Amino acid sequence: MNRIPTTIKDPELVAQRRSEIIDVATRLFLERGFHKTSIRDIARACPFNLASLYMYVTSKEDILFLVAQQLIEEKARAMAAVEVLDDNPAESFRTALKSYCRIVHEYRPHIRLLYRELDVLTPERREIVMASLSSVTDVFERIVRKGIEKGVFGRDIEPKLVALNALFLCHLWSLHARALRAVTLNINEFFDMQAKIVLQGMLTRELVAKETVVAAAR
Amino acid sequence: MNRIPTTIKDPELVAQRRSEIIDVATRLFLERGFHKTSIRDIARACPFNLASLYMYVTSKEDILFLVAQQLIEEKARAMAAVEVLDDNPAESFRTALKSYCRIVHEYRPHIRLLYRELDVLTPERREIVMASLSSVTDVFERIVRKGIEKGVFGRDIEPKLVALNALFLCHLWSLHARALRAVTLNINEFFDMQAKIVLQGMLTRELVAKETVVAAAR
Amino acid sequence: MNRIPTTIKDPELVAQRRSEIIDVATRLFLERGFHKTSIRDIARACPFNLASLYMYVTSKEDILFLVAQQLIEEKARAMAAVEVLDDNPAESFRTALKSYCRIVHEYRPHIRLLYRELDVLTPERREIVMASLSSVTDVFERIVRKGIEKGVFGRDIEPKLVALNALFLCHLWSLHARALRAVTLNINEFFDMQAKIVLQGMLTRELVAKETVVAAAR
Amino acid sequence: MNRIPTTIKDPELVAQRRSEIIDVATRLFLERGFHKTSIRDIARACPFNLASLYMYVTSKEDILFLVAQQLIEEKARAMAAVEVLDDNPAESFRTALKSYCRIVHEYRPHIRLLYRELDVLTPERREIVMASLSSVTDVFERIVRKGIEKGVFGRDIEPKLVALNALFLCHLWSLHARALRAVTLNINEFFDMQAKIVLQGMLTRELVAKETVVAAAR
DNA sequence: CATGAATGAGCATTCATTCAT
DNA sequence: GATGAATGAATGCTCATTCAT
Repeated sequence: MNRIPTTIKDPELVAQRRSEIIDVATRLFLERGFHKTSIRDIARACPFNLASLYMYVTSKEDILFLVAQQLIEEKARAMAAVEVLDDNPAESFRTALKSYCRIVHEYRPHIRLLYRELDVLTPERREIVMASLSSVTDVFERIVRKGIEKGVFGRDIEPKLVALNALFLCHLWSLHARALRAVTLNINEFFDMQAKIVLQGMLTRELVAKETVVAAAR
Repeated sequence: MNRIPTTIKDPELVAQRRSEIIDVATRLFLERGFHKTSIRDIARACPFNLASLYMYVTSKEDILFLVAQQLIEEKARAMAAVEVLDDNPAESFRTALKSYCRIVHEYRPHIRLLYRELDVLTPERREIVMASLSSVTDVFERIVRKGIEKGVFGRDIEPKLVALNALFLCHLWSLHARALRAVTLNINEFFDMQAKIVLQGMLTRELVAKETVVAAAR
Repeated sequence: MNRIPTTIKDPELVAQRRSEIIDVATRLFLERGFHKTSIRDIARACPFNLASLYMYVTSKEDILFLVAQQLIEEKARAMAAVEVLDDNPAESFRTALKSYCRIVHEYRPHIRLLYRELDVLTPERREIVMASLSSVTDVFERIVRKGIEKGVFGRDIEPKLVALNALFLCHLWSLHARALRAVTLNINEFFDMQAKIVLQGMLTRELVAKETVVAAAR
Repeated sequence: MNRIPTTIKDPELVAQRRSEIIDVATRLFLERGFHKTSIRDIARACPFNLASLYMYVTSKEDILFLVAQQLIEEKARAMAAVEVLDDNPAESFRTALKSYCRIVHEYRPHIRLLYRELDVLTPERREIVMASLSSVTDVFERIVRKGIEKGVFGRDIEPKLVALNALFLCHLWSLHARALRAVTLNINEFFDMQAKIVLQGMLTRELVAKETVVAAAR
């Protein structure tokens, strides 16, 4: 189910209350995880009571889905705002990667949460969440295809895999934060290194040399 | 705590019982997840009873840690068996990556389980599990350092980051199985593509061209 | 309490709304039983809202009583319409029995409902419902008394008990529908058999023989 | 399900605990009805706690079924002890009826309870309870058939219906106790009247006269 | 060393009813 | 007179853990 049913008539009130629920639940889920957070805990932290909470939500799972939906929407909005230069695939890829790195950085804890609690969702909802990743990988994939067409990226590159790699290497920042702290200090450094590695992995061999110049110029 | 306390004197008995617990718990955790598996479920599938189980373990969390430990040890053993040719960094990296890909493939569900339930563990134990990853990344890191020394890999490559990337891109096979099914058919194909991309991302620019020959020969 | 209090001034409105409540509640109570029907369920099926419902009724029990009252009234009305020939007690009894059998048949589910949920009502209201049965037993009782007077029914017959028996044997059709399905096919057959047995049980011995003729003529 | 599963190994303990549960539950169900009695109420009145209660029972419905089962068994035992003289159908019928009247008298409240709460049981269990009635009606039915064979009861009598009538007229004592109090003082009087009416309703017309003598002799 | 039985604390969810507008 | 929103109090049930034997 994409839409959560409610008996409340005022849509604005629904939106507001659900937003409060999402805020509280996100915080608590992040602190203690989904299973160790009881509905009572959530209600206690809300400005209304447990029975009222159930007027805006039909189950605990609904709340997790609400949290997931918000993350999805915000990520999609952020990603949609990314402008991609059509004529320069390598540069476009860098831009997209940087943007997604920043989004991941901003939503680090939420992403960890979803990785962890995804299986709580019903299969349909799990599917919705997973499918939302394609809003990101699609961006990467399109750029890679264009790059291959233009002869910038190697013909033997599989666009879907590269897109997933890019996505996943960004998630690294969320999932292995501690391990990365031993390596790089901040996202910018992280991004620079990943961008270099990922891009060089894709460029046609002839272009690798030229790219040196571009990189040096930056 | 690394060691789980017990009042049982005979260490062999402890080892044997715990091994049974691990087997049963691993199976059930994989089937239903940690939270949906009750201690009763585990005891029911053991050749001894619930109260006895508590003689070898002090809490449900202990069991998860036991399961994690076994996975860690098995992965470490498998990784330790990988022979790495010291004189050819690129080839060594390929070998190590392939090995780890295979290990990940073999333990796909276990890795998913750990990613998901890691936060159930106490911080110290979580740390132990995370630290165990270095038994893998260390292998990669050493190869990369050697490669940089020998001038095969770029000087601006951060060995720790590349090692983590390698590790993580292998985990991709475990965590995003469904998404990958749309791209590659089996681990071998997956490995080949990842190896190519990761390696090219690291090689010094001069070597990229030469590598073409090597790759073509394969 | 016989009268249910309300703050609404307009008596016609009260009557109309309550009639709607009764219709809806009767349907739902019959479908799911009293306890499995929530006040929300009832309100949802009414053309007005939950809070409004409480303007015409003060509790869920009120609703059950309203439903009971309507059933009582309808049964009383139906029973009142039965014309009883004063000069032939046996025939009068048959007629009354047949009429009540038909009423029971018509209100089968309602009667089951009341038998089941009677204890939900307050003692006073329970009493009112039970007392309403006398509107039926009184009819039978009067006929029996007249029959005894006329020497048609045995002097040792207790009119009140026979009346209750008659009533209850009709209820059999409502309460043990399944068991009866193994015996008789429809109410008419059911009625014929019960009438014969009940009547013969009452007639003076001398009349039993004569009755044979009457029965044969039918 | 006829047998209620339990994790307790000692069958005697199970029997004892369940017996305690049945006693408590019967009392509470009779006082307040099934729905107004909470599992907590039952546990509170037991010498063990709520969680322990669930070791002997898997649901609240189980408890009602346990109560029903006990009633069934006790009624069956009591009915089985009734000796029926094969050679005298009328007298046999009287004996059986008297016995059942006494059983009904003893279990008056339980019978009311079952009439009321039968629908709480699963269809299978409801069926078991209803089927148990045949242990009683079968006794009556057999006697009636024998009586018809012997020419004591009328050929046009339907044995199954008469058996149900007999059963149900006994239940009258349980279900309409209050109404009956206005008529007869005790069960013995009640039984005498019912026996007379029911029997005369069945006898062949020729026998009705003779029966007068028999009755007078008593 | 093993185990059968017990339990305190907790959980998600529901519902009859009320009140401010 | 109507209604949308709110809520206190319960309810059936589960589970990790302990202890007497």
